Amino acid sequence: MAETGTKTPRERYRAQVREEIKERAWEQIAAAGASALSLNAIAKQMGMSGPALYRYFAGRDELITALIRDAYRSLADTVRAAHESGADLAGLAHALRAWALADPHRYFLIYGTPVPGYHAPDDVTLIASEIMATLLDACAALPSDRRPATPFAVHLEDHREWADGHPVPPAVLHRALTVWTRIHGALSLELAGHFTGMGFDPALLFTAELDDLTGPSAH
Amino acid sequence: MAETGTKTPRERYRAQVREEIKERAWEQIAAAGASALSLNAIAKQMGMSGPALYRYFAGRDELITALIRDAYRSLADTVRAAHESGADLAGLAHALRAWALADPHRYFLIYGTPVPGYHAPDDVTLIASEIMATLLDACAALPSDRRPATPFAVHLEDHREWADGHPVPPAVLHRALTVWTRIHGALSLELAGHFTGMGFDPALLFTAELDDLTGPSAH
DNA sequence: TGTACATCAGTGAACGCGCGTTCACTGATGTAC
DNA sequence: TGTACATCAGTGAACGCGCGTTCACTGATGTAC
Repeated sequence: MAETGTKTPRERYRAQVREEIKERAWEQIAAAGASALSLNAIAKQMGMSGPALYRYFAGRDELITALIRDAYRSLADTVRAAHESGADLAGLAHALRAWALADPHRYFLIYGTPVPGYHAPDDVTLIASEIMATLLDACAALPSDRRPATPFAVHLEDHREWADGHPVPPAVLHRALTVWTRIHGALSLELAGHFTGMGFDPALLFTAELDDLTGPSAH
Repeated sequence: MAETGTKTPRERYRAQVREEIKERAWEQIAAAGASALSLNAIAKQMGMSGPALYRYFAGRDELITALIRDAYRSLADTVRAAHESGADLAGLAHALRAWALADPHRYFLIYGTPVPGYHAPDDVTLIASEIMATLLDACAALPSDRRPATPFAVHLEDHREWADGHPVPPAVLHRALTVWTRIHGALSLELAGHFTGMGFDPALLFTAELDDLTGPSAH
């Protein structure tokens, strides 16, 4: 629940309807994919006429952007909450996986096939870097890596703009990127169904990937 | 080039037009995404009327399935060619990456957001397992891993249906799955643009992921 | 080589559909005095 | 508390559009004798 502030009844109502529109939108996405999202269909499902939605969203694009923003916000909050409750890097990863499994469409709206020509507004990319920041914190808290510096870590010494404000050694940067790509590799294949019929348990593969990075953990 | 066999001129013409339809389809997908694929638009671009395409494809769905099949076929051929020309596991991975970078839309049609309700026909999933088989071969050819068996490798001893006909030790199965997920993790984030603006070179991250698995290589 | 017939690529009209979006409007809710 | 006015949620008609798909057809290409 976000802070409601001091709202007039009308403002409260508006916010409520906006939320319901987004809920219906998610239902549609779950049923037929994001590309099938239709304002008219949402309106019909809510018992309203199509044009009524234009009171709440400037158009289809703004609705989709709002959904993407919400998805990012939800993921950032999830990861942050795990971090603040004392979870380690593996804990964050498992929280992320749980979040994705709970609603794969939300995951794919962020990390799935990009829409040609779509560019996320600044506030959305800001949330994305907030997630990365939490990840960096968790990596920095890990016992430090004793292996020799990788060539990629050396490369990162000079290419660390994305970690501005995080004075961590390059090995930590490397680890953060690595955990990031491994999480998405295992997760996106699992969620897209590329493991179905193969027989093994995707959760164990996921855990194995993390163990390889951080040493076996309690998960 | 696939074998043409003995074709009448009419058969040759048909095959040719089918190919052109698929080419235009890829162009459309590149321009506006797979969901925007329209038979009418393709026909118009080819200077034909819409219904004419029904001589070549039963409908939109069959066209998309043909595109997916072609994409899988192309990837399987690429990976197999690399393998047969003596490339090691890292070589396969780099071949796969090059294939994906050459045409990201083709990559995402296979590994991107799944279409709700769509189920690939058997011959397509067969090509997918062909790719996995090549990967297993390459993993088996690697110097064997001296580290203790992972819990996941133990799990794979009893869950190896997907590797039927490949009598390799569980550690190799584990390695094959690992390289598979790591490739897709680094690649899908790169192709979807999640690294843009971060400053580092995605190629080096990709290589680093492979080195971690196979030991530094010549790439 | 020529004729009769079969095959089949492509056309154009038509079907019903749902889309995003605009516009002028009605009627309910809230505000100011 | 009551009245006059402003705000604004939602309607219904209309716009132009493109979609997938069907159908009966024309006319060119290929085949059999």
